[in-house]
Amino acid sequence: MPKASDLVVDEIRRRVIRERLPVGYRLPTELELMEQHGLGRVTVREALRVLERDGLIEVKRGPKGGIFVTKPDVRQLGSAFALLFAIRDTRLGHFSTFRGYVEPVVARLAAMNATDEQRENLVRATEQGRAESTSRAVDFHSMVAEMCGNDMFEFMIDAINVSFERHFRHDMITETDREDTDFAHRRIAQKIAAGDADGAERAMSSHLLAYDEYLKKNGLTEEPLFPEGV
Amino acid sequence: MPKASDLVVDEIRRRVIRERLPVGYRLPTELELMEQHGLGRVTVREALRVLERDGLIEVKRGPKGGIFVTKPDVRQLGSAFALLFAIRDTRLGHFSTFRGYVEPVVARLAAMNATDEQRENLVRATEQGRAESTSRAVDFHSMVAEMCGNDMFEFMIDAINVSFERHFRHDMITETDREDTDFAHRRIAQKIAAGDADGAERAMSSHLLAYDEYLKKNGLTEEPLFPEGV
DNA sequence: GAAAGAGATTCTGGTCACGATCATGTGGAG
DNA sequence: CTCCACATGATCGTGACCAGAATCTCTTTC
Repeated sequence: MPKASDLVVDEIRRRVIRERLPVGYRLPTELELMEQHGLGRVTVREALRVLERDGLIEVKRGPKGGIFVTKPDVRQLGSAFALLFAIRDTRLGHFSTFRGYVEPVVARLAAMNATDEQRENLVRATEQGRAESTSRAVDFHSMVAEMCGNDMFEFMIDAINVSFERHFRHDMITETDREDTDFAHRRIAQKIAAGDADGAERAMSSHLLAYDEYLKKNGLTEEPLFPEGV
Repeated sequence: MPKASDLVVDEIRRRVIRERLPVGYRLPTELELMEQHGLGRVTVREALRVLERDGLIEVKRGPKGGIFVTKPDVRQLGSAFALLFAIRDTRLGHFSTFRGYVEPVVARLAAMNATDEQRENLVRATEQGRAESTSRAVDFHSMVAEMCGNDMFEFMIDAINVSFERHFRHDMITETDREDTDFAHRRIAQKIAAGDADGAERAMSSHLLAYDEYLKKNGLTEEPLFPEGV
């Protein structure tokens, strides 16, 4: 027997998706939902918390407040991954291996499918070089993923980047490393911009191989991604 | 200002992960959690619903009931993906392209890394042939993913298979298709069992290419994965 | 006249007390 | 020994209530 709150969750989620409710759309208030479903406030609120966690709604207080539709982004996916990684004690090595196989393909697809505007943006972003911090490095990979024109690759890369961001604090990053990274990113960006699929794939591959080497050299391969939990 | 229930969610999740609480471990009851956190029942229950949705706990009623730790499996990941697919109207073509690039790598890794026992199991499973229904076909890919020895690939493949299962109803599957699939699976299994990495990769690749062709031939490439929502 | 401040309003955030319901354990009656 | 009734312990769900945040309006004050 499914719980009453689960039914409410399903009902609202289906409504948002089927009716293609736009971001910012105001759903009925708690009170109205209670009346519509003939349920108590607690039940409705449990459902709201779950939907909130799904990133499907946002709840604001005050007059003109209420329950609003939001666009679920990749963060939920990222935390679902992070939870599994934490439970399974997934190692950093698994992470770099995965990227080493997948991201070159993404670069290839990006070189093949990106729009002209995207290519320009990518080149421009990498040329700002100096300003590139860790988060901007992650942005680079996200940009490439977005350019590949395949939702699944895009979600995938973004999601693991979210996990990665939490793990990856400014630990032992030298100035040289940063410069190397910037240089590699620029090179990949140029290949993609030029539509050179093979070149982009190779460039991305060697970039990630370098990261893999770095992990091995510092004995970080067996480091758990989330030793202390999410 | 984070909500009180969110704090409870974090606190319990951290506890489960940090203390490596085993599956089946009984957490404090609602009442005890209320007292421990100095919060009301509604707040605690909101937190429980969210944790339940995460697949981290299970709540049972009755004496000997209570709140129990469970092992989060890949289903949450699957539904997070499904939600994004539904919102973005992701097409079936994206799905098959993704698999076409990723799964051959997984087959390669499986051929390289699987244990002897896993190889035997895989061969045995494929040889039961006839009995293989749709769900067993999915199982095949999951088995291979598990054998590749990389958590990320494993989670990934399993998660998209969960999404796939919902979409893929016994629509237009002929007997011949099934036989072809069984044959391809057997061939892949043998290559993996033999440790032939190149062969396994090629076999998986052509297997998925066949699926891609099938989609194109039937004009299903642009079919949304979840037209009606999750 | 305009800006600042003091309510009034309308929502959600959260507490408390109570009953309903479900699953397990227990004690008899046959 | 089996089966049925009953108590028990936990979650499920309701209803009324107050607190707090955000917006609007109206008044005061300079």
